[in-house]
Amino acid sequence: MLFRAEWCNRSIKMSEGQRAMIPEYDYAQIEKKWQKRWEETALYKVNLSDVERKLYCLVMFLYPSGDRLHIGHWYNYAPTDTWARFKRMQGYNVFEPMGYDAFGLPAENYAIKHGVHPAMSTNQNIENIRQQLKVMGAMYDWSCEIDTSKSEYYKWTQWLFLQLYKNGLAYRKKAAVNWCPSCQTVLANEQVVDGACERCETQVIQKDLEQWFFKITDYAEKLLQGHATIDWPEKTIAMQKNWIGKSVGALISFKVAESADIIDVFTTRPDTLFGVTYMVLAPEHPLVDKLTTAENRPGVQEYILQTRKTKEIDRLSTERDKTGVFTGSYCINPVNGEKIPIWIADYVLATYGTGAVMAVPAHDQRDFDFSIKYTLPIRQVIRKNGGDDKQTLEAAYTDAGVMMNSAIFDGLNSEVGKVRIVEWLKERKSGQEKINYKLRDWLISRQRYWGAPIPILFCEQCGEVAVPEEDLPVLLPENVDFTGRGVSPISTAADFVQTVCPQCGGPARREVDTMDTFVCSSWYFLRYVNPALLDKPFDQQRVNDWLPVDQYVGGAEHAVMHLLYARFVTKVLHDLGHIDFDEPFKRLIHQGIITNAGAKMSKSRGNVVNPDKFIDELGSDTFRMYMMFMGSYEDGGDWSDEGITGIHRFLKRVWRLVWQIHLERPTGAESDKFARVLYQLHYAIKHATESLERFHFNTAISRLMELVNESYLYIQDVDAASQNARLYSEVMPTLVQLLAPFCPHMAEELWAVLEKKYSVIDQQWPVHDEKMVELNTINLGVQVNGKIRGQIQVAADAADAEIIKAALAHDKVRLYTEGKELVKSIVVPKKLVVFAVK
RNA sequence: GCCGAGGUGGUGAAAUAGGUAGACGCACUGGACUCAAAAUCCAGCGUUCGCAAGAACAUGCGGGUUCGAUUCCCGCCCUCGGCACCA
Repeated sequence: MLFRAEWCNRSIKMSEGQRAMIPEYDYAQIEKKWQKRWEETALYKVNLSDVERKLYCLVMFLYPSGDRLHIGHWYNYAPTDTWARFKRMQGYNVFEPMGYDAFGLPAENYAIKHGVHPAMSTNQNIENIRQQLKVMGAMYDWSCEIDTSKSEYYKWTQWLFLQLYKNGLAYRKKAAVNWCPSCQTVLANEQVVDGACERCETQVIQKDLEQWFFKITDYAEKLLQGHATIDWPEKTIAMQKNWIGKSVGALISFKVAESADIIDVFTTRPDTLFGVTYMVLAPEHPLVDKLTTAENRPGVQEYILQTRKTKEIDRLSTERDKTGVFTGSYCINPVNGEKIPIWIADYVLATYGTGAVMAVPAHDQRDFDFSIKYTLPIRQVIRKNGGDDKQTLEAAYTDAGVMMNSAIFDGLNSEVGKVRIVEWLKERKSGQEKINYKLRDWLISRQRYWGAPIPILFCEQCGEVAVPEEDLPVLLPENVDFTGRGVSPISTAADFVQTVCPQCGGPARREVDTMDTFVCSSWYFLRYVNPALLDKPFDQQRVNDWLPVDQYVGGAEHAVMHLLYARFVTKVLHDLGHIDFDEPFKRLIHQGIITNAGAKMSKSRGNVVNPDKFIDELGSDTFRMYMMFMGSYEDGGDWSDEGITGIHRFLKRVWRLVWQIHLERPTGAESDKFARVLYQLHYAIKHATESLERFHFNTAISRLMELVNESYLYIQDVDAASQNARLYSEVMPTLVQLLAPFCPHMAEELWAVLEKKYSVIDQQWPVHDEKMVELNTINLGVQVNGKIRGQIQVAADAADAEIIKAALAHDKVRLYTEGKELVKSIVVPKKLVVFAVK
């Protein structure tokens, strides 16, 4: 403590002349200079044929809806680039590409409004964005850039469509689909959020349309199983699981009374079959019309009309009262021959299971509510283990238990009963096991212009015909009318629509819808490793060498869209023999969201933080580093104008430190105080490395700050003549290397200041010496009955008995232990000594 | 309602996950340098009581396990994401 007080009176020991020689930290000039040099020397060009120690680090590519990078882009890209740089310094051949998901609505809407062709505005945006990305200083290999709106790319998106089509995984059907009245197009289920369009928040309506689907449901099970093989955030996997919505149960057939018709129902509770007291069909169920008796017809028709209306207005509210109406018909419970009424109700979904449900009011809350409302019978068939069977139910009992009122199955555990009843039904051909999924097929048609045309045509003779692969790409016509009126704009390009059938040579017309842009992004990671390939979408060998992606980083909002689609497409290509792997992204991390004043940034709120301003005023090194320092990467955080000055200050502090030591080079051999610097150096290497590995950038930076702080104390405490020479030869170069992933421009400059060979990124990442982070003497806290009462200093290798003895000798500890019975004494290695007394 | 994540100083946040809570920043306070300011360097800084030594209280709230809990268990309260009548 004494010598600290001395320091207060000392400023940095330098002559005025030397001080004047430390140049200003001119970030603008430095950043520009090194960006130019990196480009000239092709420093970030990756040799893709070298696959030994390959590492594919990928960020979700860019959607160029505007011409500037926003803070979310920076937060995704800059820290990931830091991680990639770190890995490169660790000796990996890191491939870090960037590209553009360039098709999509904003460009088209812009065209409708301003009359600028989407290709023009998109190219312009990409042009600007590319410059900005270069300012960020990321080590993208620009020779591998891709643009999904270029025919060289979408030719292969169309190829992908054809592979799915040929294998029965792409099909067309008429269905009630989600329609966004504002975007004037259909949407996939995944793109509907709370009943509204994911993009523009307009309420989505249902429309019956003939549309293209990808059969993702065929892959439901594989998509679930693959989760076990990937290192992804738990919550993302949970979201996908939930979205796929697997449930195991049975399909049970009920004969319609006095008819040959059969109603199949899906249930997860075959054990409650004896408790069925009525049957419910969705209003859209195909048998509804047939089952409705003459006297019930007016009521049923009225009900169907009404549900259609409510569904569009208010289908969101789950707390809505359940409604329904009796059809007049009955069906027979296969297990006991009981005749039960058939109702229709809109709490039954037409699109899930069979669109019909066996109602067990005693053991399903929805059926319970419904039966109370319409005074339908409630029959308990499961009771709680050890429970009394004469209770009246006040709510449905939905747990497992013991079967009752179930004839020969009485007394069975309901879990066993599930299996037995299905066996019983199977023998009589009225039921079987069944697994259902909530997942629906992926609707990929879009009635918009700016997308990849679907490579299908309709021939008067042959019907639906796939465009032969050798005729790809089906080029997007350039001259179209952007009506924005719900018809596919390319239908206005007559010479596009009218074509010739490749099979019979007769007249045919082309499909005028384009593909969902999520199709473009479902395979782009395969294209990056061979972006210029002309005759194939990808080179099989190259792709198998480089994929799966080792580290993928992007927003959590894509959990059930892009991330599910990409997995699906990968699995399909795997099954078709195009690739060896069946998961695209081995390890995934989601960056958090940067808010401003506690709210999500948005133009409408007017709280958008503009990165450009900070890059002008403080430099991109400061900006990117602050993004990493502000909080934990996966949590994101709230923007602060004040916080960023702390990082800028730190960078200037590093700048002056390195320069000063460079100018007044230590040549001495002082070792006592230098030991602390060395300790801090190795401590920083160790912990920064561990933190970086896990994307914990904030704590990694903290360790570097500690090292800088310790170095400052040293050069002030020890006069220049005796300062240890290793400060210059070892500590400063290592510090610069540790900084290189975070602030690549400044590190490159300081590396040059230290007269080291270009480039710092090609240096081996420092490795700590474990001996250096072990202290000879350590401080232990001494706890008596859970409270810290003192500190002792002991040799690091002291025996427990010795430590306890020293601890008991401590004045304060004696105060609390003397005269009392010592019940327990524990030594927690390198941490503390614990006493329990009575 | 269900599934996830979280609640820590004035403030952004740490804590290798049972072991000395608050590392590292920001803000603030004091000192050095300066004619002065800025910049820079050094130091202090959870709350309450105390001149101090120290003591008590502190990780959303209430219980529990333990010598010891931000960390584990039980019950609540908030905040943020996701799902939403899925039989």
